[in-house]
Amino acid sequence: MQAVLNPPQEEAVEHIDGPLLILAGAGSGKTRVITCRVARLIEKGIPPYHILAITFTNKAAGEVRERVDDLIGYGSESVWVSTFHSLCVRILRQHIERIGYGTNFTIYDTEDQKRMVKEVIRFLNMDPKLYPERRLMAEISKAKEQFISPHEYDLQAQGDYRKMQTAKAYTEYQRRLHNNNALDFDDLLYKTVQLFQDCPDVLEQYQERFRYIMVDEYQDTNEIQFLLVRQLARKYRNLCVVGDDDQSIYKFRGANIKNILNFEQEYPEAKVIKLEQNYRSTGNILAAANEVIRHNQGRKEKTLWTAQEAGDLIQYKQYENEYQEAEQTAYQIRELQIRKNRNYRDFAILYRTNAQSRVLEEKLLMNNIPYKIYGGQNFYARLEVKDLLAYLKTIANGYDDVAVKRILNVPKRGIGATTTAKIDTYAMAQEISFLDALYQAENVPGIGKAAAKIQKFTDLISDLREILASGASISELFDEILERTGYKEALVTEHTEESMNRIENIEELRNKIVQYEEETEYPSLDELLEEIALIADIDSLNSSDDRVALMTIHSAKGLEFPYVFLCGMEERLFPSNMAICSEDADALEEERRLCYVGITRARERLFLSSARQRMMNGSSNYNMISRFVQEIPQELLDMGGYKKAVEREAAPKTSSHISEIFTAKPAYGKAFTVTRAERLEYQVGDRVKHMKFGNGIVEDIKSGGKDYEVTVDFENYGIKRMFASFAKLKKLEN
DNA sequence: CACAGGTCTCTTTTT
DNA sequence: GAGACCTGTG
Repeated sequence: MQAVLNPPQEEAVEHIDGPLLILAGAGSGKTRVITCRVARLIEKGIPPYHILAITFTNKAAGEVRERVDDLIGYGSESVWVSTFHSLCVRILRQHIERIGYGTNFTIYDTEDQKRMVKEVIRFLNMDPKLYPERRLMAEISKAKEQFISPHEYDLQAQGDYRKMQTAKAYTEYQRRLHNNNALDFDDLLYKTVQLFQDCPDVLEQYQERFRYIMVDEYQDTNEIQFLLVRQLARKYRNLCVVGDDDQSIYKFRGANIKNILNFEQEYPEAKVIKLEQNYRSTGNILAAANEVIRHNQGRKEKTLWTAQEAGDLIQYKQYENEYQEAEQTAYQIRELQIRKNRNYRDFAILYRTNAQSRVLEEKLLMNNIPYKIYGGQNFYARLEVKDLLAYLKTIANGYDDVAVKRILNVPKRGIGATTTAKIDTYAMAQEISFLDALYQAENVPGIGKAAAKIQKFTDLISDLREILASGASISELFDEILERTGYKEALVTEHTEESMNRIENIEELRNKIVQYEEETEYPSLDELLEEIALIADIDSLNSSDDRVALMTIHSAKGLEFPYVFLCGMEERLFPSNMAICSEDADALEEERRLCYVGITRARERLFLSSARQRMMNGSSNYNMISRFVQEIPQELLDMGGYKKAVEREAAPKTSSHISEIFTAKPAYGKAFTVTRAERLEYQVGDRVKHMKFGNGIVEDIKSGGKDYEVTVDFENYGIKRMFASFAKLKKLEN
């Protein structure tokens, strides 16, 4: 990390009034400039209260927050640092009544959204073959991103039958959200912009409050975010945006690269500053990144440079298949970790698609390398977690039909689809919520014996609400839910590997609730649910945890690691087949930008690899080496790879199980949560079971720092040393 | 009503 | 390879 600001950084920090565009290349000290600028503003006498910094992820917000606090100390807490989404939630909780919602609205995630869209399709008798929910969801989302209301959408759709149908679905979907007092992710932005448009007095209040606004990752803002920022900055025009057009990788999500490219048109008086000195990567890594991105048209001309030395060459290897790629990646990490005495957290394995993580995970697991997979299935999206959250949501907001329907028959209460449909019809006719209809079940025609079962459910909800109202904490309420529904007990009885995993997740959820209660002065169920709704997996990336990080390149944006492995450098995978086939030339350029982002995550060493043969969607593919590899000049690459890899494979002792590795069946597709073993359930001499290596006898247990190192003699694999927290050995009763 | 087993489709990235 | 959907059986 640099000691003093360089001249352009200094210039950016010094700029106080009026619009400012900072074009910050990868690793050019962007966060530093943002935080120093906040400090400078305050030094110049601007009250912290008037400063707003917007980021994309909670993680980035947390980082900025932390550094601002360090830099400023007293008063820093009134600087508002937040993501777009949480900023909007805070505003809406205050004022959403002005546009006809209740302030205790719930937030729907993608899955809730999907359930709702599905219902809409059925309700409107649309053909799900012609209108798959995925497409409808994408259409609706796209409309909202562009601030197009259902009505407007309908007007634009005239003459196009397809679009007219979509308009109907959009209208009905939005009507239902409103009835449920729920907002989806897109609504958070949409409704805020709408609020500001409809209520100029509210807007003015925030314009006065946020006189100095900064937006990070501006290249990834979409239309509605652009509109929101424009509204807020319109009065004082003290808007500072930071971004890098070369790192724009969210076009598929509506990001409009023009927001940054046309900033000077929107704000003609804007000052533009380029940060081109990279403080992160070695010369060779940076040279490779520059060469790759140079192949793109239509970018703002700039070239990153570094004062660092060239460093090692970039390694490129082609492997026979993805299993070998994964195995060798794991092997190299282990070697580097030992020989260079590095921590596991210094390594990241990045890939284009989440599907690639499974094989990598399997090989890391077999080599006893601790890892964590970020992204993919979010913790809060797991079935059991969502079920329990649905109970909490039902208790918090009885209008949330999606939550109520989710849990009505979970665990099984013998209430099936037929009964649900009858209740639904009744609710619709009476214009009441689904939960209220359940409370009136005896009035529902043809309900028969189901009425008694339903009453048991409504009694349960009433009881739980009572418990909360009488002053129980959220964690106490949570325990009551587990107890009274028998949810946990059912899993305990099931006693399969899967059910045990679910129990662990439930316990983790409980921990998060307790943690929330401990660190919040006035905990409330509404607030807890809101925080959870806005959490992304990547936010939990925690550098004190010594593990290799696995994630998509998208998730890695904004992060850096000493050692980076970019796997799957193959045509049709990266760049993706879709991008290659696309009519739109920019699709390929976006892939290239993504590659640029991937390369520039590396500080010291970069490893590229591809597989000759790879299973994709169930069938075998032979893909060519990615064009992005070819775009890196040969002199930057160390291609000696493949042969050496094979030689090394044979040499070390750890290779005893390599032949087994190639024939191993893929691991069951789920993320592993690794918890530190407090005390072990086994001791020396016990028979234990390992997920992969099967049965064995514990030879030795050593307490190494915060973990135990266990030596086990396996019946089929011989002696292995592993960390207890990771190996998850199960004691066997003989 | 619950569940098991079959067939079908569609494949990217996620705040 | 996974998820959605359908169908038949208990």
